[in-house]
Amino acid sequence: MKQKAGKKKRVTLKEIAEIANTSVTAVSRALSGKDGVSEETRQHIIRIAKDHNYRPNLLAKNMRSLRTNLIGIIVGDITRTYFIELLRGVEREARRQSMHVLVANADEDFDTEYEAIQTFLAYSCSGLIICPVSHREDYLYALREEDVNVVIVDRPVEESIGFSEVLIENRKDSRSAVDHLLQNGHRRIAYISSAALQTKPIQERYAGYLEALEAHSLRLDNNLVRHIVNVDETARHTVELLSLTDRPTAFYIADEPFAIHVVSTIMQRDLAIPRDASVVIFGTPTWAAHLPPGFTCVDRPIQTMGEQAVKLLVSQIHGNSEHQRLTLRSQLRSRGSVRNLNDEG
Amino acid sequence: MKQKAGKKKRVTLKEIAEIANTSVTAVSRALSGKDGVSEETRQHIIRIAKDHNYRPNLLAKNMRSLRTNLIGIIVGDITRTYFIELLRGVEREARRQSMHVLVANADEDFDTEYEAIQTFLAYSCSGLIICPVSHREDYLYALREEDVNVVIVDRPVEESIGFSEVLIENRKDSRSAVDHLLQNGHRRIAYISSAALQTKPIQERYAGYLEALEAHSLRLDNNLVRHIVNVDETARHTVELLSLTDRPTAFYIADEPFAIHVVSTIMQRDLAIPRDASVVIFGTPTWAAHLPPGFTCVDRPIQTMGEQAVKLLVSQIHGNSEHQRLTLRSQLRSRGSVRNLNDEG
DNA sequence: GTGAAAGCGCTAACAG
DNA sequence: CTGTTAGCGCTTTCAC
Repeated sequence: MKQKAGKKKRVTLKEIAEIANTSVTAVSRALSGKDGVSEETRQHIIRIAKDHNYRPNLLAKNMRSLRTNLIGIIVGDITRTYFIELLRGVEREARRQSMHVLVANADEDFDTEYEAIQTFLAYSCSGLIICPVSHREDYLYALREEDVNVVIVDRPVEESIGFSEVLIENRKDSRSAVDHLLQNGHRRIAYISSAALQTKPIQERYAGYLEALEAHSLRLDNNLVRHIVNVDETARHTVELLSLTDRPTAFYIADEPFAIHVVSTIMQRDLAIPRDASVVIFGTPTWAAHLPPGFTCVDRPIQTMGEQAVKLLVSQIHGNSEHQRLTLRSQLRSRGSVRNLNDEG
Repeated sequence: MKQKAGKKKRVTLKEIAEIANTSVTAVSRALSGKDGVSEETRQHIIRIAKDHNYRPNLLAKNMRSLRTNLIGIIVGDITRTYFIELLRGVEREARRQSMHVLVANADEDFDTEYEAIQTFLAYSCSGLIICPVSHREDYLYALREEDVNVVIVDRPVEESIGFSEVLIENRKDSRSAVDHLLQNGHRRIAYISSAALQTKPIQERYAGYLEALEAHSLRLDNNLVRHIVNVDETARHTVELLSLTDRPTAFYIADEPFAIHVVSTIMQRDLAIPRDASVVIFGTPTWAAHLPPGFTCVDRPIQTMGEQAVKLLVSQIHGNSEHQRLTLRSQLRSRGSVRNLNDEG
């Protein structure tokens, strides 16, 4: 069946040894840069290996040493730019550490995530980076039991599990965003986020919103709070908000995917940002910086998170057993989408 | 060093065999669903395996069979939504075929791509999906020599290499886009694309542009053609185009990443789309459908491409040696960004 | 500096 | 139906 013309076969250590008229051991040593071979022999072997286009069989190598240079990352939803950014950070740092990255997409589904973890472990990944899609923690305890190296990213888990984490201060960062609006004189601030995806970060952001209101002694108006089940309903909610007699002067979008829908709905109604409505987004859509008037965003250090996660993981793999909780701060990037209501009549 | 509490150890076939008081072979057979074991023994073994949370060592399994269920995909630039879409398609189909996906990002750099290929092969991937970043073909010939299963996606290569390909009709699809503008009465159509990334698809799209002009007996105005080296220069070019005495009535953006810059620049100058300038985009940015007035795009069947690529690859892995060139068509999705100049004075 | 031998976990070939 | 044996490609003793 297969094996068409099948010219060049993949060459093994053993074959090189035969050609070089030496032992497999010698070849192994020469190629892996260890000593136990004369410089002359080494050069000779390396020459031959190169000529024959030798490529080590990592499967065999790893099996032998029972350890790979593979790290697996399971992202919640690969279509989110957030996870892409994360992936970039992870990949970059992994390359620096000469690790390779296995990627799986959980599609925000627990079973898929679980399966991916099992597969990664079946391939003897030395470590896992996980952004848990659910609140379940039993399987994490199980991983802990098995002594798997894990770094949790983005969505904090029970401290007692004892995994290292790389997180963002969602509550504080969210609060800063709302504070910014309050400082600019806004009092009626619509809150828009996801109802379907009730992850910790999302909950924390809401907490930050409430906290900011409270700090300014403002009463929460539930009419202004929209936990949206399906992104497609965003336009409807936005229209409703805009139609309120006492309509909000600002929209705080706490989950990025909703942003384009809110913004476009506002624009469609021929309202201008920030004149008729101010906007702050948690997260940074690709268009945020470019689309007039430029959108004020909570910029998260996502790539850094990815890099840090890999660093923590590698240090664990190398035997460092203490777990750390790394918390990074986002930066409120002020662009043109917030109107200052203070200077005005 | 490592091995902290180290409670549950990963259990092997051998250990299960001992517990079940039988042979390794029996366990292997029972667990892999082959016959050669009594139903009773099988149940017994499965029970034990489950109890001990047995997880097969895929490294060992694959090494033995000299074949993995891994396929590797090397994308040109993971930040492009195009590749993310592709990845989704690939992943979905791979899961259906119970294959696993290794992802590498070439960052549009040949050496990185080459290295990734080598790594994938070192891990004995059964097949590779490649979106070549360069015009070099020597290394592809080498892969061919080695009888590696490869499917090329997006960027066609020399037919003689004999790899299967999944492509888009860039020239024709591009021509349709320009035709659409011409049919709407546009005669001065600015062409915006990348100078840095001179891949076949990009070249073909330009060819389609020229072809359309020619078919309408229009002379090419080089002032209207912008091969932009760095995305950051897009705004400048757009302003220049808008300042032309005989300024273009339409912008054809042949490479998606430039779109947001062109569009935002137009908007910043308080020009309205499509009133003052029409826009057609090759590719579909996330905001295209939502941002008023809705942007007319060449929608590519990217996910389908990914799926097809995996199908082709798997069929190759299963021994089908004939290569195919699959060419998919995009669809011009008309939204609100093209003004019809015909109906007017 | 060198090589032989053992074995990582698994499966396939063979014998009973 | 069952078990023994051998070996995938590599590294790591251990002996010389």
